[in-house]
Amino acid sequence: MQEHKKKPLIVLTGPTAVGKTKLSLMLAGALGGEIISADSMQVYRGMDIGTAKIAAAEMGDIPHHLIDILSPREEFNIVRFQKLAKEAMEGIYERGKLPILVGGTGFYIQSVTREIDFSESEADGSLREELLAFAKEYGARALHGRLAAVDPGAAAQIHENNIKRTIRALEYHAQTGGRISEHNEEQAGHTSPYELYYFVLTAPRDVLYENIDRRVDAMIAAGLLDEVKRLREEGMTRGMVSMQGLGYKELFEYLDGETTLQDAIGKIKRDTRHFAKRQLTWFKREKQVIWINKEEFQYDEGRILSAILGFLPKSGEKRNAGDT
RNA sequence: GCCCAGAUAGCUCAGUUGGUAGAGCAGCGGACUGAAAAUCCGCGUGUCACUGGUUCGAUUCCGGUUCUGGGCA
Repeated sequence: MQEHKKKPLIVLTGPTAVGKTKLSLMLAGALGGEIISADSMQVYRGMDIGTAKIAAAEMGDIPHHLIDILSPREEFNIVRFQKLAKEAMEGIYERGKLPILVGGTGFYIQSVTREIDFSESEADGSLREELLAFAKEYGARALHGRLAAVDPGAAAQIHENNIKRTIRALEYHAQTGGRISEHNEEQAGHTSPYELYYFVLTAPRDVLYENIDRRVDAMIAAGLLDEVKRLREEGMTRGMVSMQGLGYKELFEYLDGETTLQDAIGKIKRDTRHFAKRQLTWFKREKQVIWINKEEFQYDEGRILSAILGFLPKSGEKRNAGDT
């Protein structure tokens, strides 16, 4: 059966500050795996404190992929991620190792686990700018009206205030002549080409929020402000994708004199809480995930690791066809 | 001690010419298929400080009490 051809892929994700990094090291160590970061911000060099990036020294002998691969000037996106992640996985399989996808960007994870097809066309910056300018001049509703004319399905699904998604749908139509709503419907049917073990690490909301507050304070104490100052002096600007990261955009506001430092720190905490909530919403919707609530294991990393290993087939043992 | 102002949602406040109340933020829920740490949508959860009085009816008007600001001693 086709089942036997599926290659194993482990995903370890969860909301920010839940403790993915630490557990990923233990898991990779136990399985002889290699880690692929599924994180939209840790790809950037020089953004270490604010992204809670693992230090090279902490990696030990576990290979990590897709960390520190880009300048913050560059634009990272899901298509680049998918391509690089697939390449990394091929290398890992060739080495006879197990790939472990670790990170909090649910959309990126989905691009791999469901093999979403993004290959139609190239992104076109000038068209996006043009459409954005149109929205600014005539309003979001007018832009949305243009979408309704070419792709009523997409227009019905995308709220008129959501300019980014309206622009993407228009861009898709302009470049392919097709409708993104139809394309999405097609992609939605995809199932995982991998023998997938998708773990979502979580904890009660109040614990998560306390972790976030503590971690933001720790980041500030560790010199996050200096990190952002340095990036700013090196020419990074607020418009860059990288500088829209949590902790960066808020401190830019402070450095530009728009808020006090105290307010900026408060905003980082708040925005990070909101982010954690959005992540949880995403994972709740994903099928086939295995939730690991740390509270049920008394926050004992060893017990959590054992539980995760318990979901995996013992090495050498074949999985039963039809298990999925 | 006296005078003035205030006390309404977790917070900051608005409001009710007397018919038990609403904004922002927080919080909660959701969407998401080339910006995703982005972007967007939805939801009000309340002894209207306490206590008497007037009234068909008081969070609203009147008296008292308590507390919190500010001022004068």
